[in-house]
Amino acid sequence: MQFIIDHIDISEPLVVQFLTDLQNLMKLEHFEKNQKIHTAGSICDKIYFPQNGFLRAYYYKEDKDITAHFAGEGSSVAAIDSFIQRKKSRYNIEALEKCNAFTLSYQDIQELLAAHPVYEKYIRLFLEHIYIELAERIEDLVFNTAKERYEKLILKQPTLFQHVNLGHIASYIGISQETLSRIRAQK
Amino acid sequence: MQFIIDHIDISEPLVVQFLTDLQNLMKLEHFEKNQKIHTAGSICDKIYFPQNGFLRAYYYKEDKDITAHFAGEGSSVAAIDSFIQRKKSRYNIEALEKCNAFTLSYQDIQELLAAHPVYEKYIRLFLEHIYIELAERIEDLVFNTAKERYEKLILKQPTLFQHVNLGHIASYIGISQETLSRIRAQK
DNA sequence: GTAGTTTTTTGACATTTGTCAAATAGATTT
DNA sequence: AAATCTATTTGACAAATGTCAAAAAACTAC
Repeated sequence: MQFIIDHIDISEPLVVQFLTDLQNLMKLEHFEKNQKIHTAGSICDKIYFPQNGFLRAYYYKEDKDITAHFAGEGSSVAAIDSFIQRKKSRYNIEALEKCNAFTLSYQDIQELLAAHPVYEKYIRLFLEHIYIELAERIEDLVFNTAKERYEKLILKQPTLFQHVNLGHIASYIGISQETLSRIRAQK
Repeated sequence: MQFIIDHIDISEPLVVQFLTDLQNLMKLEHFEKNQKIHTAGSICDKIYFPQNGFLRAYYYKEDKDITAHFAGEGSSVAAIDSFIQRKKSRYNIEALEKCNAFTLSYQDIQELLAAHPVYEKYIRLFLEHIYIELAERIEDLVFNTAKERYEKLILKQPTLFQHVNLGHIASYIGISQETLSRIRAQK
């Protein structure tokens, strides 16, 4: 839950209550390496918070597997557009390795918010947080060359490289695996 | 306010009240063509909702002017990361033509939320809405070729092309003006 | 430890896009 | 209408990236 706490003033007593309530709604699930957690075409009903290991959201573009998002400890993943809009998802989610993740269901969040509307604020703050992450991602894609994107990713998520194939990283930063390989060779 | 209403169930009486309160906080401002509305380096204190005409958010990358976002009627613009995080903005905002826009200040929104925490939900819904727009933008950038991005933009915002220079559109879809010109010539 | 599988790298070449400079077209001002 | 300014297009070439095929390296399972 670190990522939520990070952006909220935990001196508010209400926050403590909110976090406790959230914890109680979370279930710990176990996933095997390469296990599919969510499949494109269905509605995404859960957010996943990895406790260890990495999860990956991806989709297919003309048979090519493109990574949209990685989530390790302290981060989260869901087919968020599907989760929010309750419509079919284009994303798949899979475990990149044997791991555990806390899950939080759409239903449970809605009921919690309905029961405690004062918690809306924390969901808003969470959304603000992930919105800004996305905005940074766009800047990165528009602004930077492939090489710069690669170097920024190393700085920002160094642990990623011990867990994730280079092919997935390449598609995440929007280039082919071969190009990534050549960028790496340059150093 | 169309964009807010679109995504909220207006049968809730509370929503009507919320919208009324928002309206009352909004101020109508007038801008001249090419007028700078917000300057990089300062904190963005307002969201702008054009009534007519187009506004543009942009930044500089190595002296090149890059458009991050267009806003016409029914849409909105702000240096949203700055607005949310209260830190200096890298974005500039300008009017692309003589126009009027409603503005909503950070201060006023905060006070409204503090006075009526039940409204948090609507801000959350608004954030969900703009989050999804951003996610679509990323997919577009990663997924599609320059030509496809151009064609999608025509479909999605046809009016844009009557108001905006091709140079701005080119930087928005992440290509040079010359490349855009060649794409257009192909048809 | 060997065989088999997957991942990563490399080579050769094609394609896309960018850059710079100049030409053209379109607007605006006088 | 001419002069001026701005926006757009075009040409020539350079740079970046993609594609396909094959080799090399790393990892797995027996």
